[in-house]
Amino acid sequence: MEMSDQGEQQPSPAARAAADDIIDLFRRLNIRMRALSSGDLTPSQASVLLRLFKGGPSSTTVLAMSEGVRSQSMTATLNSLGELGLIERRPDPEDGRRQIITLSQAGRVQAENDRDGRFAWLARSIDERFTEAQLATINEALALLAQLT
Amino acid sequence: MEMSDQGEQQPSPAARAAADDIIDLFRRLNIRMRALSSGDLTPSQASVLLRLFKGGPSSTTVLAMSEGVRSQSMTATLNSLGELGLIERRPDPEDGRRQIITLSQAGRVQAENDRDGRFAWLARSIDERFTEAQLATINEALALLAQLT
DNA sequence: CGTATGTCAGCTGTACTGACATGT
DNA sequence: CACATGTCAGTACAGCTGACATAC
Repeated sequence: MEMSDQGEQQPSPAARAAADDIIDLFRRLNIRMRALSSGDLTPSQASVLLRLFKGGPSSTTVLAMSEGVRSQSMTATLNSLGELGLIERRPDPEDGRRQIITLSQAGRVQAENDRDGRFAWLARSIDERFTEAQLATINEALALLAQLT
Repeated sequence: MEMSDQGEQQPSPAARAAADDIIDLFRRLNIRMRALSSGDLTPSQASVLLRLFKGGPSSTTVLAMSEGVRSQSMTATLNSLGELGLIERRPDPEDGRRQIITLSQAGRVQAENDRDGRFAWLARSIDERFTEAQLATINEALALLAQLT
C-alpha cells in the first residue's frame, strides 16, 4: 500500500476511542483465553481441530490460509496434533505434493468435547450476564466488526 | 445429543454461537494486528507506552494489573522499553520497594506517533464503514463485552 | 516475622523467515 | 524450467512459574 495520505487523514475521535476499546478488549480476551486453556490442547491446536471437524478434510496450505498463518506454522501445529494421534495425513492420490489431513476417531471425539468445553465459559458468561436484547446488540456488533477483518 | 453430559450446565445455542463469533473475530484481529505491526515497537511495548502516555507515571505492579499480565512479564516489557530509552525508572521516595515509571521525552513522542499510526487503520476503517448508529451499536456491545474479562 | 514489590532465570506456545526437497 | 506444496531449522515475541533480594 502506498497511499500518501496514510498519516495525514486523521480518524475521528469517536472512531479512535472505539478502536482503543477494541484493542483493549482484544488484549484481555487473549490473556483470559490463555489462562483458561483447560490443560487439554493449546489454542491453535484446538482451533485447527475444530476447523477440521466443521469443515472436513483439508490440506496444510488451505488450513494455513483459513487460520491466517503461514504454512510452516500450520505444519508445526499439525505435527503436534499428529503426535497426539488426533489427525491422520495421507497423500493426495491426485497430487503427490499434497497431504490430505483428516481427523482420527480420537480427533473427532476431542473436537466435540472441545467445542462443548473449551469456550463454554464464554458462552455461559454470556448466558448469565446478558439479556436477549443485549445479546442481539452484541451479535449485531459482531457482524459489523467482522467486516473489519 | 450423545455426548452432552459434560457434567455442567450447557450454554444456550445462541450464546454458543455468539461465543464462536467472538473467538473467530479475535483470532482474525490478532493476525491482522501482527501483520500490520509497522515494525516500530512490539504490541506489548506499544500498549504499555500508550498506557503511560494516557495514564501518567505508574509502577510495575500497577501496569501489570492494568494490562492483565504478571509483574514478571511487565518487567520484561519495561526492560525492553528501557533499553530503547523510552521510559525512565526512579525509586519512589515514599516506598523504597517501588519503581516509578515515567515516559522519557522520546517515549512521549513515540507514544503520540503510535497512537496516530499503529491503530489508525482500525479507526479509519470504522470511519469509512460505519454509520453513527452502527458505531453506537458497537460501543454498546463493547461495553457489554468488557464485562466478560 | 509475614507481606509486598520488583527482578532474574527458565519454560511454553505461536508466530515469523529462510532454505530446501519434492511433485506438477 | 518455473511454480506450488510441504517440511525442517532457526529466531522473535509474550505470556507463564519458581526463586530470590529488598523494603515495608
